[in-house]
Amino acid sequence: MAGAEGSPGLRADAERNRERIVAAAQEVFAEWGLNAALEKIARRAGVGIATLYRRFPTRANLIAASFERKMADYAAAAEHALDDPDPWAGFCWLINKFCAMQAADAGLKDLITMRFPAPSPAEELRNRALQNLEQLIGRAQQQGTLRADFVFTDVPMLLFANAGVVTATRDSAPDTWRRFTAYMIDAFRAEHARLPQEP
Amino acid sequence: MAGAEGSPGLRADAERNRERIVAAAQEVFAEWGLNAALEKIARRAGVGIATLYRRFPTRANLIAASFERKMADYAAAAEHALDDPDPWAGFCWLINKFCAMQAADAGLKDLITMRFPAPSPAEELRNRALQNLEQLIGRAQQQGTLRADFVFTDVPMLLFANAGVVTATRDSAPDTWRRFTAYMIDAFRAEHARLPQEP
DNA sequence: CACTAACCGGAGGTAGTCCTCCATTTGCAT
DNA sequence: ATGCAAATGGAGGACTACCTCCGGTTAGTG
Repeated sequence: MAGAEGSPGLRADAERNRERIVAAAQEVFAEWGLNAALEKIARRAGVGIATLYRRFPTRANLIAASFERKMADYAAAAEHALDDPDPWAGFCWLINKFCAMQAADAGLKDLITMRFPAPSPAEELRNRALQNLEQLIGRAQQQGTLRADFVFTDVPMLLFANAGVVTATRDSAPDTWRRFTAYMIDAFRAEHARLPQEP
Repeated sequence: MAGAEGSPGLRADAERNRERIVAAAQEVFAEWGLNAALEKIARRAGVGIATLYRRFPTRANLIAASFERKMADYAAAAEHALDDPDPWAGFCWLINKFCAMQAADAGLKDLITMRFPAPSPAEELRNRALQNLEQLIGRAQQQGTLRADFVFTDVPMLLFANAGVVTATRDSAPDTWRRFTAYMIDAFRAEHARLPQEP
């Protein structure tokens, strides 16, 4: 695994600064969300704002670079869940894991709604995670524990919803997301399927 | 019902402008959310920005004034739900109604997270709606249809979540909130209670 | 050591928003 | 009709954030 190697052919000082920017971005995005001021990131990294812009011309570039690690965590979680011999248990664990990660990182919470303009390693990792998730869903449905009318896009839906809970309760009751995901998992059980709920 | 009478002792032109500001605010807040630029509202109302500030010194004042109507709708919905002879049916209807209102108005969606600094008619209406909701919950639980571990604060939690869904899907799939609320109602049925879901 | 291409950082222009000051206009009571 | 308190609106100061230009600095090679 040729891990983090930044960009090639960068001068030593440039490469050093690049890393400091990414590290600062991880912290700032986690605390303030993806709309954080870029100047704040530059300041925390101890570089000028121009340096940041030179290395990452757009905000999306910087986001993609600084969430590579977290995306890898996503992918790893999906793989781990797939390894569970009980698909339903794996599914529940994964849902919880995803929501927990969102709750812990304001940037990740925003990230779910984002489209990457250019292909990036982060993008690729996300797709891998999603493929594994899709498999897991299929297995759990075949097992008969996950309701048959559950569809893949219910997962982003859940994450959107969880992001709303996390944002709104962060200050007053930061554990609310746990109760919320428990409800959702209850709703996803096969025996409860009654979805067509038109009033 | 002495309906909308604005403020007392306002000169005729002032009262007219006040109404135009509130009308403009309703439109702009619904479209842009509660963080909309106040200058945009003043412009749409055809008044100077100073006029807006004189009448509504704080953003919250303006918000309270312009959502009075919508709050009344909230309260009316809660009363209507309470009239249903079947508490569970009333509960489901109300949940759906609340979420639908959120989906239709970006301002209302933000409003749920807000605290009013000063007592206002909007505040009073909200409290009335909440009291009715509380009664409804009690009845549905007594009936045995709403799970016993449902608590009052699950309603704001649901609304936070729904707000997240609405925000994220507004452009791509604006009906997603329907599917989401249907799931939540499934989760709220008494026979599904399994909440303690710690991993 | 010296030279150059790469790199740096901050000053500063643009833009959006908030909020206030004040010279001018207008409703309305007399 | 007239006078004045009430009301008006826009100019402008204070922020904040975005992004670029450019004079000065530094890494690394010969």
